[in-house]
Amino acid sequence: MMQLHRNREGFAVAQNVQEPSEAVTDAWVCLIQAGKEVAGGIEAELKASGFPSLPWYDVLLHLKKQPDGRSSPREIENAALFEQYNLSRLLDRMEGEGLVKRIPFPGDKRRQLVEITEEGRLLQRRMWGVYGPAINRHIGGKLSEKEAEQLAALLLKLRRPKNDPGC
Amino acid sequence: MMQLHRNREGFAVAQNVQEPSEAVTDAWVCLIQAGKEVAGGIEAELKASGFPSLPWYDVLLHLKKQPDGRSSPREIENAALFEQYNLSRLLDRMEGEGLVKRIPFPGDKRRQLVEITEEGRLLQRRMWGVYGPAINRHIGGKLSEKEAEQLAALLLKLRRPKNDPGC
DNA sequence: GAAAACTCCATGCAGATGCATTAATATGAA
DNA sequence: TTCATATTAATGCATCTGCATGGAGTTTTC
Repeated sequence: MMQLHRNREGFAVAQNVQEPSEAVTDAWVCLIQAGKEVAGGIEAELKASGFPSLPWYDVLLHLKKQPDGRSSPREIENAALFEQYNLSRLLDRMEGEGLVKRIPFPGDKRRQLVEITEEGRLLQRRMWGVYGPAINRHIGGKLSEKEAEQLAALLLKLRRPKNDPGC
Repeated sequence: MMQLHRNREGFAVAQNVQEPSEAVTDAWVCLIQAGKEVAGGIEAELKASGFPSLPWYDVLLHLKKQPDGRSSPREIENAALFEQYNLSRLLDRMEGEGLVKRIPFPGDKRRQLVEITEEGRLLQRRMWGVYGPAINRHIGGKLSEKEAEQLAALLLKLRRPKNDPGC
């Protein structure tokens, strides 16, 4: 899938090897920096309220959204973009805090299921009380509704194609 | 700067405490996930080519852009959004590789200047040979020029107000 | 049905990060 | 001047991450 563009001199150039335009570079720099600033701000608010960090929330939310409150580690990795070894240890810590429980996977002893506990559900709700308003302040406060939609749509185009579409 | 919105029932609600709209939540989730995916992809290409990670490049580029190839640590922190202790140790490593040199700050023995070496300039150029095309592939290949501009403009609105404007 | 190949999860180790604190210097107030 | 305060950078320690590997279990192949 090699896209051809015309450079200033009008030569067709394989985009794979071409340097990025200024607009593309700006988009890249802003993507990274806006991400750092917004995420940093939101994480700081969570921490200031005594809550754990965003990855913990991501796991809790993913599990809570399952009808039975259960999910395989692999699903969580895909949903929240974790590395396998990273999630394994995160689940150790969360299990240690009583927020999730690892249970055997029926019919395959390699696999497992992760189940959210009542305590986990409670923490997710309490965190949302800080997290939701923080998101709103850091994004909703700076973009109109229409702009937020545009932004989400543009960012979606950047994302790796996946089996399960939707952000 | 507390913006008032009307919720479904029509009550005015302080946005600071209100939950985010779906568009805002989508923008937030996509911001984080697109950032992870794109940055992950680009970092992977750098690593596969045997180059150090992005923070190293950020330091080198910032220094290279200075007329004298020098900058104070504080300026680098602000430009690349590093934590102080983090940059301190990054500079240790980069100095150990001969890419930068710490030199005394004239007139203030607490401060210092960081200077890029010839080796550092060379590495920056070599990295750009991989980095530039990678950016182009991961962003330019997925957005039109106009979309890239829009995206950069929207992301800029999310950024923390700074003395020095511009991305 | 045995062996090879693969999948899933855990872990040892090195490297990086976050947090709190320290050391050194500079500035400002009494 | 002198002492309290502030600024700059470094560091000890705990935590977290990345990478490579390992062990248990499953599927495929012949």
